[in-house]
Amino acid sequence: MTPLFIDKETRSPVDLKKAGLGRYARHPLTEVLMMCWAFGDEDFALWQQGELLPTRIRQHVESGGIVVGHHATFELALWNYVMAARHGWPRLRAEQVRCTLAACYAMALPGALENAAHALGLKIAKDAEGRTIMLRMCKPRAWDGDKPVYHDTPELRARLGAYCSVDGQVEREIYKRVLPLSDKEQRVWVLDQAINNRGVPFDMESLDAALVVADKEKERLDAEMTKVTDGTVAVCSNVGMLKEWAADFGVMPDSLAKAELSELLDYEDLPAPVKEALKLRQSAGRFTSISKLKAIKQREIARRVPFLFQYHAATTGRWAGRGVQPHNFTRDLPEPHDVEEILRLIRDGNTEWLNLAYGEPSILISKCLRGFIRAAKGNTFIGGDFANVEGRGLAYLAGEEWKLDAYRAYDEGRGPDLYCVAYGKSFGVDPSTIDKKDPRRQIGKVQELAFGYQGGVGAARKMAPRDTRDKSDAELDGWKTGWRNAHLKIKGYWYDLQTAAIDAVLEPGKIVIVGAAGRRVMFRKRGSFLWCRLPSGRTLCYPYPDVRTGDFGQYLTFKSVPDALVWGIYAKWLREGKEKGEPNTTYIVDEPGNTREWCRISTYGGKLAENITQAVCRDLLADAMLRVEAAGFEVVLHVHDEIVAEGKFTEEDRSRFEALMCQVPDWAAGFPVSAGCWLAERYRKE
DNA sequence: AGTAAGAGCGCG
DNA sequence: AAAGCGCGCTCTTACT
Repeated sequence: MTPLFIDKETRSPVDLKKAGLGRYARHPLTEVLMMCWAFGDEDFALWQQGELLPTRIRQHVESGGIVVGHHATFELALWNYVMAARHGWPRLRAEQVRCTLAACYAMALPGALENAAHALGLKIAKDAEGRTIMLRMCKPRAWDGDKPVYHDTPELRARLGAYCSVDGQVEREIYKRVLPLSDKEQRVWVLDQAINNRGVPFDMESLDAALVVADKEKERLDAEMTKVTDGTVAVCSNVGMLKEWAADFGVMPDSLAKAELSELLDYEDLPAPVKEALKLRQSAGRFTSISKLKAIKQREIARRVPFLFQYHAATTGRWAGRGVQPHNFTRDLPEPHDVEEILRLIRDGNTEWLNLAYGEPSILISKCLRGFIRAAKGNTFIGGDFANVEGRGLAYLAGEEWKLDAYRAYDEGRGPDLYCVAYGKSFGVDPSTIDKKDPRRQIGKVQELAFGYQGGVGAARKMAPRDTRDKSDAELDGWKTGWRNAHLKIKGYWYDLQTAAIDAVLEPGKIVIVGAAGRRVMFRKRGSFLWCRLPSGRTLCYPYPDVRTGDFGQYLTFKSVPDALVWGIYAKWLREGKEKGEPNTTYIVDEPGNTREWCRISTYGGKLAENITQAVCRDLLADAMLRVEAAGFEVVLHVHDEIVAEGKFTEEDRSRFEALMCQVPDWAAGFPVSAGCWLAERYRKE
């Protein structure tokens, strides 16, 4: 079937970035100025505002024809909320839409149209002028009463039309080059669209009241901070300045994050002003939580916030949170009963009593953040999360059978928890002699968290600064060695993956297999991409792979090795073992952090193991989402290993939900899945 | 006033 | 046999 390619240009007084796609698409003043369109390889035509929708397009859409867009979530929203709702266009269904952004993400390519095109090797002329004109035309330059006034002339529209059509052509070229989503992933994407359109429900009464309290508290705390620091630090959020100021008193903490801050405050001999300032900082809480309240408010429509999830934004396939970012709400929250009471006091504006009974209001707001997510009136939430799914996933993929048995034993109530098991196995101690309070269990926890993906002493310290502070490097290295000796299959898995990836890159087309049937992954280089096929059938992608030598873990530091030499270096490495300049697989990626530049990065066994484990666990979640949705549960929220659905539920539904979550897909037979499920009005931690 | 970059911080 | 990895947003500072 011939696909229809479309790209729209729109304008609105709504700030898309701040108010989000939901508010943008639903605002009565949002307009679609034009849409370029083309069937298959035909030339692009331009539909302009005010014209009738061409009959060919209408018939195509009504008969379920395929429509392609880059960031098709935007195209769908504008099509349905503006053109279908107000201008008589036929409804566009997500099932018939294909998103090239989703496909780019699934190949680990950048999302922005132009960057994706560049990464795919398309020679496109950058229309910088067109973009500038678009940006000028898309928001009001002034207001005439309640009417927005835009930069708008026939000449500007013509220029915008040219810009629009170029984007359409680029989108089509991208479509031709990317691997389409599999039928299964397309279904996941369609479900993602439904979830994004439903939105996350919020308790707006409590939220509005909390905003008032928060603003007042912020003012008070900033004023006190200014006083304590003699004007050096004007606001509690200025961590850099606070650190600088504290240094004059000889207090030089690495970080003022939540845990470190409270630890620092435990020291008795802190200079009085520093202690006071740090307490203020602590009381100021996490300011992002107050910003979050504002972000929610700006995006909210009828007590719900839509479009908070981006499909496959992580290279492993995970979703990423957008806008309000529901993926990083603090989990350090009070008991449900206390949350209820705290929110009631906030709604009553009774900050004095709140302060007396529970503590600093700003801290409480931050801690209760999850509680602001509340099912709509008459509804409840069913939530469930997979228990330690990545730990299980790694053991499953690597074939660490004793550990899988330990998980099964624990799930059936006939075995100790896995932190105790890890310590026991590492040091030859019977795990059943280690109870919850035993410090050895804490060591087991650090081991489990830090060493699974080839981490060492550095990882242990980074992961658990509190537990490792008074330990020597040698001791931590002992923890590592003990853990590795207890997990020979996992250790072997790292090296198998590393060798497999290098082999696959050096011999394009060759299929290199790691792992036994069932948990098998396959590497293969085709064209400019290294693919890794997962047990679910989904593939991970590493663009422009290469085998190079140099320092690992750093960006843009790799010495490029001419292709002809790569074989020689690799052969020598195999022959002589470890030496300076070992080869690693490298690939090109959006640099993490702020710049997001397209640059080369190295990988290694542990990292590949992590990528694959995370990806497999993501597939388990996606499958579970499809299952619960098919069973009639409406999913409204998900967080990597956790699903929340909204509706009218009974205890029976809860068991049904739990059973659905724990159902293991055929491709993961033998994976010991366990899930804890809850029923509540407000979002909480299991 | 607006943009870019880096630090900081939260989650799984 | 050596390296934790995967995200996004806010705030501040520096620069234009």
